[in-house]
Amino acid sequence: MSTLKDVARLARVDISTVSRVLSGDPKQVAKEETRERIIAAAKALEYRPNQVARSLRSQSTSTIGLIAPQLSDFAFTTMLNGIENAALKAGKGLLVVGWDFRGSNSDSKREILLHLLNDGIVDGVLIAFATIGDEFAPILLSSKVPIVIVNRKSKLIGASVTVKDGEAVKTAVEHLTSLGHSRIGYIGLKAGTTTVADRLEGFYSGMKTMGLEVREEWMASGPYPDPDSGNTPLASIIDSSKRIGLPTALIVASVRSAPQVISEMSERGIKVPLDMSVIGIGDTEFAKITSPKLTTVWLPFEKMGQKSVEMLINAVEGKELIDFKLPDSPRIVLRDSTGAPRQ
Amino acid sequence: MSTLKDVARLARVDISTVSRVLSGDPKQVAKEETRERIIAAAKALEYRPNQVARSLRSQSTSTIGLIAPQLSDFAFTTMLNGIENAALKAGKGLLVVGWDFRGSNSDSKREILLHLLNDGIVDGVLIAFATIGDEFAPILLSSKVPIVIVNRKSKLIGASVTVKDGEAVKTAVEHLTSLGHSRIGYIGLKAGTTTVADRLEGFYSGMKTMGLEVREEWMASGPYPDPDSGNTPLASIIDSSKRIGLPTALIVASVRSAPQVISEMSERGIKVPLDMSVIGIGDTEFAKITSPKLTTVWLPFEKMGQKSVEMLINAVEGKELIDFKLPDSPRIVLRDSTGAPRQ
DNA sequence: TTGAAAGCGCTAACAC
DNA sequence: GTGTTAGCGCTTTCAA
Repeated sequence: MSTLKDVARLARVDISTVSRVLSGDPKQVAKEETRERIIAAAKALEYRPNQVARSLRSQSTSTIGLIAPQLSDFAFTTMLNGIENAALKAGKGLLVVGWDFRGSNSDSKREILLHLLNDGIVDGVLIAFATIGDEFAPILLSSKVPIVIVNRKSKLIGASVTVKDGEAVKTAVEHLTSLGHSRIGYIGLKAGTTTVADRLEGFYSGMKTMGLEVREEWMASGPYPDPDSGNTPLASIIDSSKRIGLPTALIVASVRSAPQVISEMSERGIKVPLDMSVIGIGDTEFAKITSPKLTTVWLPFEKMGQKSVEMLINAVEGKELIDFKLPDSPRIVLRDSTGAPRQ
Repeated sequence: MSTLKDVARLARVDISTVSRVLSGDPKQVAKEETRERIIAAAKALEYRPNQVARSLRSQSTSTIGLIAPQLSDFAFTTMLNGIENAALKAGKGLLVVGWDFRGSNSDSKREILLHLLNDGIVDGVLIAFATIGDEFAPILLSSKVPIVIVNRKSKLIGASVTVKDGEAVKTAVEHLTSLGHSRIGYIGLKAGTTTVADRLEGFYSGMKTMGLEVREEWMASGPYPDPDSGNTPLASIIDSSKRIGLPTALIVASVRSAPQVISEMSERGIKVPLDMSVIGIGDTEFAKITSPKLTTVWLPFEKMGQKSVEMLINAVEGKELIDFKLPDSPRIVLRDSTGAPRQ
């Protein structure tokens, strides 16, 4: 590969002049003739600036880091789209780090985090969907680069992008109520994130608004580590509902669990939606491949991805960061897993 | 952040000594006392080597690039696991570039590819599952860094990792035959890759071995751009089979399409597997969330991902590259979408 | 308008 | 053993 030096030699100018012409230089400070000579030389030599040298000199990499659950976790694809698009549009590379790895331990995570945050390889870091334990708090706090958290708030990092999680669950309650349901259950998640809390809170508040009674027996928490492991949230609901009977509808707060809930129901001979309606919070591509197809509450996940990248880039450029909640209202995506309750 | 210089000052030695002690230096050429002073100083200053400076100096980034279809394509998650794991184990970062983007055009792809291959940001590039058109051939050929293609062979790049695609389809044919099927159809893909060709070839050869007749009417090609768009592969098979009747079993060569095929069948009132058995080539996580759950032919996708990373790293270190086919034999993962044909 | 020179932070050949 | 020095490829003052 040719370098600035080669171009300079061929164009018979100093490398600084080449640099000015080829990069910086918004004001085009260079004689037209020189410019042309330099550009011709660069073309002839197929010159391409070395990004690493540039990064070292300018102390910025034009790359952002993304910490995500195992990349292969197919539960958050929509948001990833938004991140990819926004990064591409901004001309930033994406250095992706899988988090909840099979076989990854606390020490290796520590090391990866320190490396990503402090060793100059990225200009900023996005933490998306991955749950990072308190043990890593000091590392996050002493980060050299700015951090934006996606899909939940954090007291540590005053920079986050979230969506109207609570309202989404309320919307689900309303939808089910309008179909005639009053016996509504809830499968949540165990993680201690604001998102999980907001959704649960939305459930209580939605039920209250609709004048419905919340029954502990109809509530359980995921995740579904293994649907074959026996003790699933659905199993626990069935178990504890023996006296009062089953709910006629279930809100599944984690979209990742919803297909598994449906699948487990079909194994148990529970017909969806005839015996029980199921609605997932958050819309994803794979809601279309379950059977019956999953009714969901859409949330602006793609926008959340985009916005998080934009915020991070702003932060890199020195702007103050804030917690931001996207104003987009949740809405029902009607498919086949919800219907009127059986008489 | 502190630099070598800071550490050197604090330890009252030259920066080169610090560098030797903290990095290089397998032989530990340093007085024990000096070592300790340096290490103490580094700890006190929380010194971390700047990766960018290191990269510039050593002309290697310890990062590999990954070109993949839209990251959010949930069809190749297993292999991604293998890639992530292997990269992590080797201490390499993963710079991920989404390829078949909504809204990405030929020019921007060109630019991204040139950047990734030539600007020193990665030591090598993995092209996984993404179909890269011939127009980009010159760019690939003039790459500064080595390239490994995953999941297909390419005349351009003499370095690939593939699996026993043909044999997988043969295995599927055998499985269906053993269940009593003789009317077997095939849904393939249109892409002109060796993988697509190998699978098709495996179908012909498997059918021949079993003494079964291949009927054109029972064959079609995906992909499923949109299951709602009307003209799906399944529709075309149903259409052209009017005279001779439908097959009793369908091999779906693209695992991405299989859930959609099943879903379309249920919409059309075709019961799986009673009316028609369905088997997918390649096993994935979401085979478990379709209903009925999808029977598949397992292929070593995770291993393919690992192997590709290992090969790439070898190439970076100067080893000669080859086309490599993983020796692992395909095997049936029995779930609920295949069964004996209706009498 | 252009060139000279310094330096981003690090490594490694060479000298002492 | 340890320091000196050069330089990876680039950008950006400062001088001319």
